[in-house]
Amino acid sequence: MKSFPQRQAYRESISNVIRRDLMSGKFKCDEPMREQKLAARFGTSRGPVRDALMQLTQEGVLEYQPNKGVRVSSLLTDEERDVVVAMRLELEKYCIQKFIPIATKEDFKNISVLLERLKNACEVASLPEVAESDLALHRYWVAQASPHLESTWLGLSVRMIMKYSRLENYDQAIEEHSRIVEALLGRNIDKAIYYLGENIL
Amino acid sequence: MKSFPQRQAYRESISNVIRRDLMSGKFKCDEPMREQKLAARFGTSRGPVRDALMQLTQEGVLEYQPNKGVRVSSLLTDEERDVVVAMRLELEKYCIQKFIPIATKEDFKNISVLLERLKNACEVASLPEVAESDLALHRYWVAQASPHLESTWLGLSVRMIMKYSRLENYDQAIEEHSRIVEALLGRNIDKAIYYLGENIL
DNA sequence: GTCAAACAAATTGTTAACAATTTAGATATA
DNA sequence: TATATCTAAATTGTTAACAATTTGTTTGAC
Repeated sequence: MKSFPQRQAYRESISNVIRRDLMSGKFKCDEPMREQKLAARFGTSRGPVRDALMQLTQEGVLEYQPNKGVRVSSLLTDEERDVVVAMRLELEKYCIQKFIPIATKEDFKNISVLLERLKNACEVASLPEVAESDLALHRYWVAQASPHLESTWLGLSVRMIMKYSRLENYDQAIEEHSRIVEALLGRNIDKAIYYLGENIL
Repeated sequence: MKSFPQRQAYRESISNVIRRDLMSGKFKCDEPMREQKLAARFGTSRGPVRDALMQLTQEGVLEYQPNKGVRVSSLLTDEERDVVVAMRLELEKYCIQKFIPIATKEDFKNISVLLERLKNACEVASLPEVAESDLALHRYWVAQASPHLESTWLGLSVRMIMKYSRLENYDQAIEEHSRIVEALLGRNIDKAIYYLGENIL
């Protein structure tokens, strides 16, 4: 939740917007991302756009070819997705277990807010919003527990969601996350990890 | 092992050099990376340098702060390293298992060459060379089995090596990798995975 | 009509200049 | 001396122009 100066550091906000578009399937697979058009869309020059595209390339959601630019990365195979899921789960379990003992009242408040945001998005049934608030919730404890591994986690999570989003079953999403957060607020590590395992697959 | 046009696409080669420097401990922890100096060193303008720095930031070996540039990322905690090791192992096991059935004679030849390179580096006892050829060897089967996950793998591996490099025991490194490659050439998946598990920790 | 070569347009790669921000140092004041 | 404020230097952020590459189209020979 960092805030940036108004007229600078576009790269973060640009990559966030593009990432959301990608997660909600706004771009077709293998579709080339043109720097000029994106620059016009975001009202900047090509520089910051290139930064954002490179960042997303490193996350794995875009593919780069020298002198040909970047295009939407082809989706993971089912097997690859399984591996990614396992890695993300490994990482996020560690974060949960690390986070619960050190979590403050403030943290619990923030998490409750994020859960509310997710619920609202589910009720409106807006896929981009659901995907984003889902990630934001998980991201919170990852960032708190291990800022070093936050970007690693993000890359895995986004690609996992892009493959096939289980997010379409909104009621289930609310259920699952409510259970996780409940266990979290009760500082019950085992329970939280258990429900996390049910949610991430 | 892609080759790039002579006067373009500096970003890859620059980030490769900086990554090697980082792995061999050439920069102190928290030391700021100045764009100007790097540009001078590589004989380019700041643009490609910024690209390389951002790429390494996304890999997790550098840390970025808006308007303050990037600095060498503080090392992982022991616990975090354990998680990274587990994730890398999960990923690389999958790649080995996927790679062995589809490997060609050509692949075997390339792997043998890479193993030789590693052996030579070990004999010369040059840490940067050892680290690089170690990574190059592993990277080969990762790239062949799952190019989609190559950059994910690279980020994990580099950070794992940076934390504390077991590479100082050169004889052991030769032993371990010889066993892995031997199992690989014999298309023995179980054996290869077993020795891999002994190597990656 | 088909294929190949030459040309033109679109796109990416790089650079240098400028703007904004941060950092360090000098100066003044209590 | 210690502290605060102002100034200058260093550094990062952004932009537009130019270079190099790729891509699409036209032209011409057969």
